[in-house]
Amino acid sequence: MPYIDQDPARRLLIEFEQAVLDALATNFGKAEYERLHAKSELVKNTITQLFQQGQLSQPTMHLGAAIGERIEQLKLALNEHRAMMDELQQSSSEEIVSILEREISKSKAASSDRRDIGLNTAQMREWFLENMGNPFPSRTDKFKILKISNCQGATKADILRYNQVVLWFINTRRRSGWTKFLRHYAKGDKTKMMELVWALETSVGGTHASRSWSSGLGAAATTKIRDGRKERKISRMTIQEYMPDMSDYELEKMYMDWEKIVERIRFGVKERVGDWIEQVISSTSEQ
DNA sequence: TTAGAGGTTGCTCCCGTCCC
DNA sequence: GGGACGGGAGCAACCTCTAA
Repeated sequence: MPYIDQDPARRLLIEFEQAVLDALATNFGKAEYERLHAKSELVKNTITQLFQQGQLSQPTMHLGAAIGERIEQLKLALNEHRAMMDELQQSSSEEIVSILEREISKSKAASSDRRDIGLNTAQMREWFLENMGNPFPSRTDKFKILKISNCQGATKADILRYNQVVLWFINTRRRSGWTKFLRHYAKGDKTKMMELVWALETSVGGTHASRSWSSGLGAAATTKIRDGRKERKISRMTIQEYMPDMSDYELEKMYMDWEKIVERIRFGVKERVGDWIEQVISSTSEQ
């Protein structure tokens, strides 16, 4: 069958695709939408008419199919994009609402107490005790702690924020005496500190459960740990090998200092005093 | 084009301090 | 006592410029 000149039909299809792309690249208002809709109707009618009359060549039909497919893909991508934008908008709205609620509740509070009395510290204490040799949680560790803490039946007031975890570890290392111990016994060297804590762990003996703390270095003869962004190799020695010149008295003092640190991390100083007062009260009431 | 030096950035930590 | 904040230090990654 002799076909009519295919150029006008092809030009119509290409112009239509170009019009769709132009509309997407500019501000797509109501007027543009109506113009595009009219053009789409015109293309549809013209192509259908030519097809019914058997006036469309194979290449023109293929071109039409290819353009149709490209527009369909564009539509899918746009829908996906729109869904993503909706999701983003939804989550940012929630975030803004939560920030505003926090600010409102802050300003409502008659006393501007900066402390969060109900701070959910159990997971942080546990992590610290399990990593006494190197209590510097990585970003991933901190997020794990956050996730566990905020999932374990914490009340709304106990929900931890990332920055609170960072601050808690900084304050606890300093206030528990861990930093002092590092400077005094390991001369400020964190690698030495890890080796020393491992030596303490093996000399004390027992299991993590009975000891209630661990160096966090595992059982292998040597190990590599991440210290900040560097990898360090830890060598294993007994406390006698590590501190050969230390007298029994000094050794005893070191063990006592260490025990105090562990207790402070486990309970906090406040709780320890509270426990002691309770013990005194209960022992006097028994008499 | 490449290597090295110097500056910038982002992250983490510590210290001093406030404040309930 | 302990959570929080501001300021500053240290470090690694990245960036920019310059000389060979």
